[in-house]
Amino acid sequence: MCRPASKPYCPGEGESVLRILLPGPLNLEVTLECGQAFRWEKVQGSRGIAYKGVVGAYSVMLSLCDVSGTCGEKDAGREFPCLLVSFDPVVVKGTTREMLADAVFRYLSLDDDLDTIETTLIEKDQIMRKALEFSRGLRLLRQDPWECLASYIISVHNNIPAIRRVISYLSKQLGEPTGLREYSFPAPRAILSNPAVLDLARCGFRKEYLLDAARKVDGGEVDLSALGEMPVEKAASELMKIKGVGPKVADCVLLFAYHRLEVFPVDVWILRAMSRFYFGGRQISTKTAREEGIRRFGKFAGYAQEHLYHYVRNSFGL
DNA sequence: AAACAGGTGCTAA
DNA sequence: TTAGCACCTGTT
Repeated sequence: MCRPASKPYCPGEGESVLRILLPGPLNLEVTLECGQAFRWEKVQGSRGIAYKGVVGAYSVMLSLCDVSGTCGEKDAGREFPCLLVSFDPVVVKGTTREMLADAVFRYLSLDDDLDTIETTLIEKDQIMRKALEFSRGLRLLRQDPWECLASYIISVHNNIPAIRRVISYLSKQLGEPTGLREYSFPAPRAILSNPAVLDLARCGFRKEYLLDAARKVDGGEVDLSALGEMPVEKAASELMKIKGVGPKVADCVLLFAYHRLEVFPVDVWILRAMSRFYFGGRQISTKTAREEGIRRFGKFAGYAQEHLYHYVRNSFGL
């Protein structure tokens, strides 16, 4: 049997399924439905509930093997269950199973040491401890930067069903097939050459924002491949060269695509939560909320933010 | 019917 | 630097 550290996947589950031995906790449902990514769809798979979505150039269906199943493995008295990844062999042809497993492993940030992160946050304060109880095993993803950027531009002053609809439509119209009847999010150039599709997608006033983003990314004025190497503030100001990208969208991209765990995106929910929990209900600015989040939660502020977000959305009527 | 939804750009102090 | 307002579109 393979072990998490040395060999992250196990072949032999069949032609179009691979298994990834989980090196730590993973709450698939919270991770994929907490709102950091917009495209995952809950489906009824052959083995029960699964999530269908796109990782890189390929569609996959993700599910956890059941606790009583035989595919988990004990190591040092601790059980590590498996993640099942099924894919379309026709589309994946030419890619090795190792490469696909690595892509999923990286996308889900299975290398993050959740025990350390969650323990650190729980010790911060009682609010965070309560919040953590609702979303243990949540992992911040490493999404594709362009798709993430475009998605959060679309999210501006919008609601989640509408956001999902727009992204889904654009992908279907302009993206590449990725198997399982899904399509990749369209590249900047695909959008630039079919701007009318943005109207059909009903993205409203965000159309000009998306076009500006596509132009600046395609033209190299904003170099997405260079952002990972920059200090966060510098990377954020690069992103904010784009019309429609302010502090909140920039922080979301840095957190959900570049895995900059020290940022603390503030939307209306986080603003309410910070005001209520840490400022006695007093009115505060988003700037104040952001600074306080970073001050309190330090290098794991991003994880704190996501747990807090999930907490206020799912257990309060704020 | 009117307000609101994962903010941002613009303008005015 | 900060406050106030409009904004496509869809839903309640």
